[in-house]
Amino acid sequence: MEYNHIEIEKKWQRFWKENRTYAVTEDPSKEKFYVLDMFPYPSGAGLHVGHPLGYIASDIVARYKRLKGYNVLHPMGYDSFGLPAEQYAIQTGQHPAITTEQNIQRYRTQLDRIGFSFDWEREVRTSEPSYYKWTQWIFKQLFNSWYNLDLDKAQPIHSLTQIFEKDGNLNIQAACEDIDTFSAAEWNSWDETQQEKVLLNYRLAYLADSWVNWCPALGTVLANDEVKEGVSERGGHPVEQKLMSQWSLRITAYADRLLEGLTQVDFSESLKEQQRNWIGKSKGASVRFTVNDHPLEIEVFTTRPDTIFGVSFMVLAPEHDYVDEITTTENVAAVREYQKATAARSERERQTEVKKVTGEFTGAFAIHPFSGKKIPIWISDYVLASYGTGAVMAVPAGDQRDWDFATHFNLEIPPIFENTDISESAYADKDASLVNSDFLNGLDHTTANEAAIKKIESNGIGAGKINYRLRDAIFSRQRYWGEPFPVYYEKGIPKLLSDDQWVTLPDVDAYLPTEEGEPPLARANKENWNVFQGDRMEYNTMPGWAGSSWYFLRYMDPHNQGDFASKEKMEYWNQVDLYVGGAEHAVGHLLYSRFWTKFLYDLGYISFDEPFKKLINQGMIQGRSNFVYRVKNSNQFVSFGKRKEYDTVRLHVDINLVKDDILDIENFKKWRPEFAEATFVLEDGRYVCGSEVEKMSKSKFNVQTPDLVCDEYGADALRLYEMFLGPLTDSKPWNTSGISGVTGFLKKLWRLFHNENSVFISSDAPSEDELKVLHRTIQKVESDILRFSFNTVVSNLMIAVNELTALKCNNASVLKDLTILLSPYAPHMAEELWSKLGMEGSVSSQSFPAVDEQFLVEDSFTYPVSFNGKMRFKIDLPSSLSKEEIETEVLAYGKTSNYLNGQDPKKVIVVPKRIINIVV
RNA sequence: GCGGAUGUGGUGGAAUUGGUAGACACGCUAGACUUAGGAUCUAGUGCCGUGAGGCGUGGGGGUUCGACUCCCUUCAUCCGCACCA
Repeated sequence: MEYNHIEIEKKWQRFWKENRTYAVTEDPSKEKFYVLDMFPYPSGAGLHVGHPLGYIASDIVARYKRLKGYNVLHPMGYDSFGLPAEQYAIQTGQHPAITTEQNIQRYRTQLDRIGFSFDWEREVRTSEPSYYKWTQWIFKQLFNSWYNLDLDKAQPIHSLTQIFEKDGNLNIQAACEDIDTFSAAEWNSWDETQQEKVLLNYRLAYLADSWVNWCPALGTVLANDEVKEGVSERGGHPVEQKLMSQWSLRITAYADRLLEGLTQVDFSESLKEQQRNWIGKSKGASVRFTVNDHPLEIEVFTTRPDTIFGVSFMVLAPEHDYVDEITTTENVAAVREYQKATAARSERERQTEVKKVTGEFTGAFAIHPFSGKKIPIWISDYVLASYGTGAVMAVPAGDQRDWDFATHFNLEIPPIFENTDISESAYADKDASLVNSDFLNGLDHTTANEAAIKKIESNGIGAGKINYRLRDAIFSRQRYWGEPFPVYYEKGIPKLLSDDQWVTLPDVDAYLPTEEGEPPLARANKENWNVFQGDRMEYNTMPGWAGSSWYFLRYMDPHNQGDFASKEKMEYWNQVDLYVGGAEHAVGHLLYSRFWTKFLYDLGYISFDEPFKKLINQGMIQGRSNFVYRVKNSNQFVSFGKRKEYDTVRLHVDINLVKDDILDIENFKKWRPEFAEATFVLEDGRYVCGSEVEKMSKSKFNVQTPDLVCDEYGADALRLYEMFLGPLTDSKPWNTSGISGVTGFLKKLWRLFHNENSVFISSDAPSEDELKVLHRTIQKVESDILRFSFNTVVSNLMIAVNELTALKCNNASVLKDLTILLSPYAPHMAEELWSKLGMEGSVSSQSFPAVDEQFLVEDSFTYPVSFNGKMRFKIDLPSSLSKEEIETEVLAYGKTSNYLNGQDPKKVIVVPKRIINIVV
């Protein structure tokens, strides 16, 4: 009987839908398991075969866990706000919601064909008002909170104002902007506007003028993680620094907890390392240097307070506030010039010209806090305004950049390390003891560091300090297609809407900025807003990562109208047990959702402070591109082997026009009008294309869609093949020719249940051999799933089918268990076979078969016999033999003497059930 | 420059704690069958060699009875960060 994947897959997909097979509800009597995929942005291009890789793996785990009796939450949804739909809207005038809806429909069709066990009744879309209402609600909570460093947690803002009313801010330890102290009397004397301004410095969501990454091409600001190598991650447009009034989230308050939390979660080492680097914690001290003839103090941050006697100059960032004040008249022209030049350079130029040493002397001097020496103050763009205090104490003996600067400008390089050579470069290692360093002389790095900090503190010129690279996250985007803020303005002061009010995206006449450069929402008239208060509404929208920072919670209770999710349901489903997704979200999405989780935990809404217990990054599936070679300035194409005889240009060719690297010339001519008259230089009568493995993308014409694979081979084959390709976490090229291996396996499996015309299953008792195959397979399949080794599970299923075929097994009880083993991987065929076995209902509601150990023991073992570690022959021995008996048997064996050459063996190593090694 | 990961047949890959390197597939070779198919089955397939045998997990060295696996060193590729004081 033929195996017809089209019919079978349609049939069971309909069955699952009609029977709500994968719908799940909270059930306290069952242990829960939460398997989550990173939800996709529904792009216009649809899914290619790389996208489902992670979904298939997580689906297998979800199905396996169900068979093991867990109550499994396995939802899917869409991260449906985003730039592409908006860009399309700008070009065509079509509302992005329409484009988004169409794309979602396409995604859904594609996903449904692959046979996932998602509970679609829990679908969420970040662009749905019923969803982003709660994103706004979380923003309100952030706005209404401050971070109490004494308790190391976020607290409602009213607890702060109560303290202000009683004591001012004198005793407050808060994560906030640099702010002058004020008394209770002062606080109480201020009007509301003044109080609000002060409070903004404490709120976890705050409006402030900040230096932002402005991308003119996209017309919006970008967060640091959205900028790669000085250009925008999306589109690769230039990015410049601009001072703008923006909403920010005070993620820096959580820097240490985000770092600490990494020890609690099971993420890959490289991912944790990326987050650690991003947070960039460094320990050191802040020290204040007084400026000669000025009432100013310059604060610096250093990780090497032990090297303070090596300071021979100071460097400020060109943007530093004090530069204008301290620069002397003789130097002011050159300094201005330098500042201008720095400002004109883009972020990218600054990054690429790292090696060039530039700077200007301000003419001013600082006073060394211990030696009292006058040290010159310079400016240079190697000091970043955005890190630390924007100023450094330069220690050329110990820091290469300072050394380069000193050497370039002929500044002093005082030696402070014993027995080190600093004539060629700085000595940055921490293993030398100090000299020329007053009270630090003779001390090693660690001791000196402590001593220096102590002295700095006792002299009142600074303190030990921890610094972070992490910046607060800019939370405004000057775009249309994102969450609007629940904020209005009154006299320039931002105010929250009341608890029961929230904003829906207003209609606008165009999705572009206004002529005054205001964001698109500024185009909305008063009547376009569902809520309008104060002088105006907030025109910015939230960034793409807002909705994705908490979506895993909404899945737990997606239809809740009165709450972002009910406390009981969140308590039941709790953390995500397994999260599968791409590594590109390492520092963006994952850091933000960890931050929001900790925040919601602080306010008592949830009982866990890490969202994802375990995370797996699936590898990328690369495409295999094909190329044709066109002779320059002609319409002649040369076959791969002869291309070097001509001056050619390599062009991507659609892989659908190529089979086994041979070009379909007729269809190639029809592909594009300019190729209609093309001529070809062939080899062996054929046109051979070149090939290369590269990223799958439309522009490279190498995209493989899952739809096509499902049409030709079926969803089960697609699922099996994606897993069979290799370890989940590895990147690997997609190669369609290998898929015949898994279809062969499915057909072979099908034949176990059928003869030529019909189902052919025996109800006899299974044989010992059949049971051995079965139980060995159960054991292998289960242990491999548990270590996420999905490719070897497929191999083991293949081995089982090969062996059962050899045994001519058509035994119902063996095949029943085999079908359950198969069902997470090839659910459609498993359902079909399950019903052919005469069983009722869905195979997914069965129990995973248990291993019976008695079928795993073998009564004999084939020992490989090695001489000096080289395997020479094998010998079959009963498993029951002791080491000594095995040794006797082997030495008495005929072949052994051949390899001994008459010598006595020096030593015989016997590892039972492993190996015998004879040392000669 | 710093950090992380990875190097195994013609190809994708396997080898759970150091114990038969190359499972399972693709591809290839030869054959069988045939209602000619992208079907099925049989045998073979790491490299060199007719053979016995030798060599083999990027290279070099080491530990061990025994190393893809552990240690040192070196090279290559990919990814991330990059003037972070």
